[in-house]
Amino acid sequence: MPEGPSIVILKEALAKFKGKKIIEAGGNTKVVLPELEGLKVIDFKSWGKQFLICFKGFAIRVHFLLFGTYRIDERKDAKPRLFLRFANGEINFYTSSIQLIEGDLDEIYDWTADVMNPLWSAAKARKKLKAAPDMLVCDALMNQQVFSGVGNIIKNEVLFRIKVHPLSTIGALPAAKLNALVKEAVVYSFEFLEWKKKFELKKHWLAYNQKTCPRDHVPFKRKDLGKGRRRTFYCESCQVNYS
DNA sequence: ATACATGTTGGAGC
DNA sequence: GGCTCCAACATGTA
Repeated sequence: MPEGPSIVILKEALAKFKGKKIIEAGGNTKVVLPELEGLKVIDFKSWGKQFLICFKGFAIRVHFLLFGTYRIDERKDAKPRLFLRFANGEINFYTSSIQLIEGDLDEIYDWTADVMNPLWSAAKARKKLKAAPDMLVCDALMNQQVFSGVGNIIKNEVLFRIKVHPLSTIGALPAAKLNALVKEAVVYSFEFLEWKKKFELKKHWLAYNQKTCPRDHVPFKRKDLGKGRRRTFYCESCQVNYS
């Protein structure tokens, strides 16, 4: 469920509840929320992997982390972490992180950092990267302040696509590679979105979870790299280490 | 069956 | 204070 494009799919799927009044709400979240019954959902927004249910004066943030799921007009056996029922249907969130966000979302969220947002700014992303020359490229792509919405699959596929080794440092990247990094993070995210909608995402993976490099036909390296020690697949033959 | 995974947070320890 | 490491969370899939 988690990477940015999946949250965009959720947002689109819930459009029918926009402007609708909640007739019942609940769930086993320990987060204390305002009384929701009778309130209208003003909008659904997303910032990277975060899903935002917007009300007048506050929002509920849903983050699916690793195991989160949801059902629309259906229920699983498990107790929902949060559910909202409307006259025209219901949404159930399971095993997700819930937070109450108070205040102006435009002040809290930098929309230009979200790779899926129309306000995304490649120039700002490049600027943030240039300010951190020692950062590893594998960490840079996972950095939600720079590439909000990019996750481990997109990271692996982008690095393979632009032929850059995950342990390259940002400062050592040639300008063309830095530009390609920023550009492909967005391009791949939108391709991910289309493939995911067609339930054919996995068949397009060239590096993630793969055994052999489709370019050079040598075995992929598979190591836990970067600050988060996240699973990384890469080809030491075709992905150049700039450092 | 066992291991592993599209993620983040917060605390311990240095 | 900052950095890194690690546990915790909790469930479907291979």
